Amino acid sequence: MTDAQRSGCPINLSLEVLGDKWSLLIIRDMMFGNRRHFRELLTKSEEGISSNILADRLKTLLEQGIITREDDPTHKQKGIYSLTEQGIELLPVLAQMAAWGYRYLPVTEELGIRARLLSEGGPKMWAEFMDELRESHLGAKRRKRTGPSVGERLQAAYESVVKRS
Amino acid sequence: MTDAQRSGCPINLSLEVLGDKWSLLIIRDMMFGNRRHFRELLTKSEEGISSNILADRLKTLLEQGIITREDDPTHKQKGIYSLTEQGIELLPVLAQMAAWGYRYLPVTEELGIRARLLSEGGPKMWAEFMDELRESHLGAKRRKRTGPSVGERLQAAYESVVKRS
DNA sequence: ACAACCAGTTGCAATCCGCAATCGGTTTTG
DNA sequence: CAAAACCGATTGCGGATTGCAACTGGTTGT
Repeated sequence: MTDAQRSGCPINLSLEVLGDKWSLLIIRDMMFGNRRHFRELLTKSEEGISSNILADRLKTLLEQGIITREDDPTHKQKGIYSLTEQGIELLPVLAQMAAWGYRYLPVTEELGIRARLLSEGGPKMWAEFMDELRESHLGAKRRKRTGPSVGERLQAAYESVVKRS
Repeated sequence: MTDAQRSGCPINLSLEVLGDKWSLLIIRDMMFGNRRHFRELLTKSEEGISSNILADRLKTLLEQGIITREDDPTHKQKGIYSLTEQGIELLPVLAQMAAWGYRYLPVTEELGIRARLLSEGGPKMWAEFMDELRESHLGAKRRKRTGPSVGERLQAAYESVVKRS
C-alpha cells in the first residue's frame, strides 16, 4: 500500500487503490449489506476478514476519499463509515464484476441472486440504487418513490432464496 | 493463489481470480495493446511487470479459462496468447474501472483518452469492440464494417494526443 | 461491580512480491 | 558456421504483505 505510482493509466491507478482481495468486498458489504460499523464489517461478512486487515483497508479507503468516518452519537466508541460519492460510483464496477462472476464462476444460488437481478436491471437500476445510497450515506434528499426500493428488492429476493433452501 | 474458496459470492469469486495488481493489467494489454506474446507483455507495458510474476499470472489465467495459449507457427519458442469469450467479457469490467479512475484519480492525458472515449461510447461501443476482439482472438467471422474499427479509433486518438505533447 | 462489547493494535509465522541473474533452446546476423 | 540476440520461462533471495490469535484501553448494559 505504498503510493509508488506505476503509471497514469486509469485502470492501473484504480488497481493501485482497489487491486487486492479485500477492499472491494468491504465496499460491497457497505453497499449491499448496509454495514456501517467496524464490528459489523468484521463479523457479518461471508468471508471473515481479520481485524488488522480491515483496519488497514478502512484507513486506505479513508485516505483515498472513498469512504468517510464519523462518530456515532449513540455510542462514544462506535464510528459510522459512509460511502462518498466517489465510493458510490464504484457500484457499476461491482455490478459488472458480479455479472461476470455470475456467468463464469461457481456462484451459489443464494449469493448469486442479487447479481442476477442487478444484471437484469441494467444501468437504470444501478442509477436508482446509487440514488438510494446517496440518501443513506450522504443524507441526500429523498426523491419521490413508487414501491419498494432497489435495496429492499434485492434483500427480499435474497431472503426468499434462503428460505427456500 | 491457492484455491481456498472463501464464499460463493460472485464478487468474491471474481476477486479471488482477478483481485491483484497485475492480472487485469495483463488483460488490458491484450485487449487494448494487442499484446499476444510473453515478451510483448513483459516489455511493452507502462508498468514493467517482472517475468516471474507474468509467468505466474499467465498460468493462472490459463487455468481459469480466461486466456488460451497456442504455439506460434513462425517461431518454435513463441506462444500466442488469446482471450477466450470469458476473457473478452471482462471488457465491461475494465471499462467501468477505467471510467471510475478517469473521474477520480490523477490520470495522465495520454493514458486517459481511451478511457474517455470508451466511457462516452457506452455499452454499445463496448459491444462493438468485443465483437472485434472475437475476430482477432477467437477467429470469429468478420462482420460488415463501416469506417474504422473501435480499436483503430482508440489507437488513433491515443497517438494524436501523444503527438500533441 | 461485572460481563459483554467496542474499535482497533501488536507479535509472529507464513506467504507473496519484485528484482536480478540465469537457464536451455531458437533464430538472426555477420 | 559461429557468435550474438532473442525466446519463454525459472531460480534465489531479501523485503513487504498477509492472516491468525491474543491483547489493549475504553464504553455500555445488567
